[in-house]
Amino acid sequence: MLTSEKADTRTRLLEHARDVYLEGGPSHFSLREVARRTGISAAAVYRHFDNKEGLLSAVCSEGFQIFSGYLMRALAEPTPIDRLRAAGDLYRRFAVENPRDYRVIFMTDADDLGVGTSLPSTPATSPTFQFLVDRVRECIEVRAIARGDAVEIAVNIWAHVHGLASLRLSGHLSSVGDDAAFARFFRTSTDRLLRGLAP
Amino acid sequence: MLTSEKADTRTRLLEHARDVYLEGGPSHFSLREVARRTGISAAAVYRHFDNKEGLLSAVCSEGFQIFSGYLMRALAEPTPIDRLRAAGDLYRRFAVENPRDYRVIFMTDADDLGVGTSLPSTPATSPTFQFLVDRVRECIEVRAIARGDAVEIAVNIWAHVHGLASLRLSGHLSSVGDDAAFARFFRTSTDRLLRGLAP
DNA sequence: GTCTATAGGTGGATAGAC
DNA sequence: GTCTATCCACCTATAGAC
Repeated sequence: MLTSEKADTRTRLLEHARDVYLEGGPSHFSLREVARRTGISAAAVYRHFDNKEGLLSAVCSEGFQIFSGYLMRALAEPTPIDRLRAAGDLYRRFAVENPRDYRVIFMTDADDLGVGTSLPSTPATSPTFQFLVDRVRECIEVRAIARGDAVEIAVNIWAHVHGLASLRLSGHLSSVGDDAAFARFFRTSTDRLLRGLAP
Repeated sequence: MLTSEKADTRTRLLEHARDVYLEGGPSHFSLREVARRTGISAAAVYRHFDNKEGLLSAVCSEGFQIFSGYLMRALAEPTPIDRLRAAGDLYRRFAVENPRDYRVIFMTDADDLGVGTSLPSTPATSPTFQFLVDRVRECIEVRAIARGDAVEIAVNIWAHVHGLASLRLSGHLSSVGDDAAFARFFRTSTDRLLRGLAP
């Protein structure tokens, strides 16, 4: 019910806009290109969105939804520490499998993302980040990791996995090897951090 | 001897180009703006550089020099683990005190940085990264951290501090507080990782 | 809702005079 | 070396006809 089968112009506009955005990033995003692909004139876009920013912010929300979808799958695991580990792994998978979405969400200025728009604010205050905090909290409760400020530890973990993911996407970790090798390295790396977080 | 006192046009061009680049990033970098600030016509720029890319790549090398300057100061510390810790702290300081340089070096696509230019390739293969590897290696030698592949551990540490720095610069860690608070958080965070790396 | 036409702006790069 | 003049491409946004 979220999207109807027969796509109206607004929906198609949104789809192509997402393509354009994810292909070239914020700087190469243009109304004209979106209009071209959608098959309407650039002027017609203004019947559906206020301006460039309006269309842009609508696009950004989408990647965030996809990201949430990845993380939530961690709940399938049986124990708190398994769920935390799975969340880390799914974070990596989202980054590798949706590199452009990842860039949009995490590698763009928080300011550029949504200035007064309807965006889910910054990741740090989103329900998705709260999800990570919850995973940390339950790990603390069962003594899987040392007592401490769950939010601070969550930020700590987030920064670590983001560092790995963003360096990878920037091409700075090409020396690690292919995606499978990166997956192994990612696991080793996060395990080292978890070791530091252990009681 | 590296730069003469009386700046020739090429040098002034380079200085203003650096300003423009660091203010707006790669996407807002324009020859015309650089020429405007330097006080010459846009066309004249082509007497000094082949094209936009030529000027751009010349600019990028500079920030890297500054970065190296920061890290090297870690050598003043007495022990390997102190030097490693200091390197981490100086990494943070470089990022906070030269945010735009940091973005250029570490938050830009490796491809966009220098395609066939005279750039020091990617950070991962640079002498500066080798510096970190050396710090790790000497820590392993004195058993300050557990035995292991020094390069892999160095990448691990790099990703961690980069994650913290880049999230900070993107505005995603504003909840942490001011720069002093971030410095404390940074230290706590890296100490946790070092704990995980301990023998 | 969509179009064409248009206004007014950015930019990169070149030609040719001086 | 530097200039002006120019060309061409791209863009956002609006006005008004249909």
